[in-house]
Amino acid sequence: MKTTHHHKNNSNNNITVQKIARKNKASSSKTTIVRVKNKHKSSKDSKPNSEFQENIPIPQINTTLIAFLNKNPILTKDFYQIDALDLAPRLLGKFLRRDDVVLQITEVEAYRPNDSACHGRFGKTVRTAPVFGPGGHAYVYLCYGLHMMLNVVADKEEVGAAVLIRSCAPISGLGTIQQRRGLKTEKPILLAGPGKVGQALGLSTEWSSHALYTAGGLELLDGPEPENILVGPRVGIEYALPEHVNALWRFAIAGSSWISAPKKTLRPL
DNA sequence: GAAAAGATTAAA
DNA sequence: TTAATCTTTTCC
Repeated sequence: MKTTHHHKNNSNNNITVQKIARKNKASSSKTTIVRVKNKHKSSKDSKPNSEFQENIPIPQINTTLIAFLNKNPILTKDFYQIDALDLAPRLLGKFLRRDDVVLQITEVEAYRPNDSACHGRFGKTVRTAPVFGPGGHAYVYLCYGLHMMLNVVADKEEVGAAVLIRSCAPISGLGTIQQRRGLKTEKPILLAGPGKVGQALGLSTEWSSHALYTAGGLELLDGPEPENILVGPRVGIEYALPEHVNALWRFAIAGSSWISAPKKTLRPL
């Protein structure tokens, strides 16, 4: 999204910090590593989607992210009072926090009024009432009888719009995340997928309508804007009208490994 | 009141 | 590729 300029003598402009947490194996010293990749691809970089070149251990979490979190910049209600299609990409890079768990949003989908794939398409019901409320609240629903899907309600009162959180990257609370997921891994299988995000945050439908702009419980905090964004059609809505099936309303952070399947339908914005 | 389908996941 | 699992919505 943002154009990056080259600044010589500043090595920070040549790297992109991708990932933070490392499993602390119950050892006393908390070790975090940051995976760094070179933005300037050399001719030796054969693979288009080449993974990270090296793992560099550092004593602290990414300073950029720490700065955001230390400011406690909880997003205000007015941030959400816009079209879900505008809100969706703006949620990329933001942080979800509950208890000691902090997740960075890496993949989202927009659902809107007059959208044959939106849960609001049948009008306001007990389940979907939060979708028609003012932006900034959570909409959590049970999918396939198993999975808790977290949405961020968008737009103004009476507008049925929301943004599905499809994937996140773990920022802190890895132990809690792994415990809730029942998986001891830090690979994308941990958090790439909407049901996994809901599980990692310990959500249930009781969280539906929860205000994300108030302190406590589940919060949404400001975060760094991604440099590049991928777009594609939304997942799992084959029942919808063709114009909605084909709409490019899925967004993800380019270069992130925390993206759910299918990835091949995503392309640069 | 019954039946079908769903913004999915993990295991085979 | 398929079972798991249950609420919501639709149809009779």
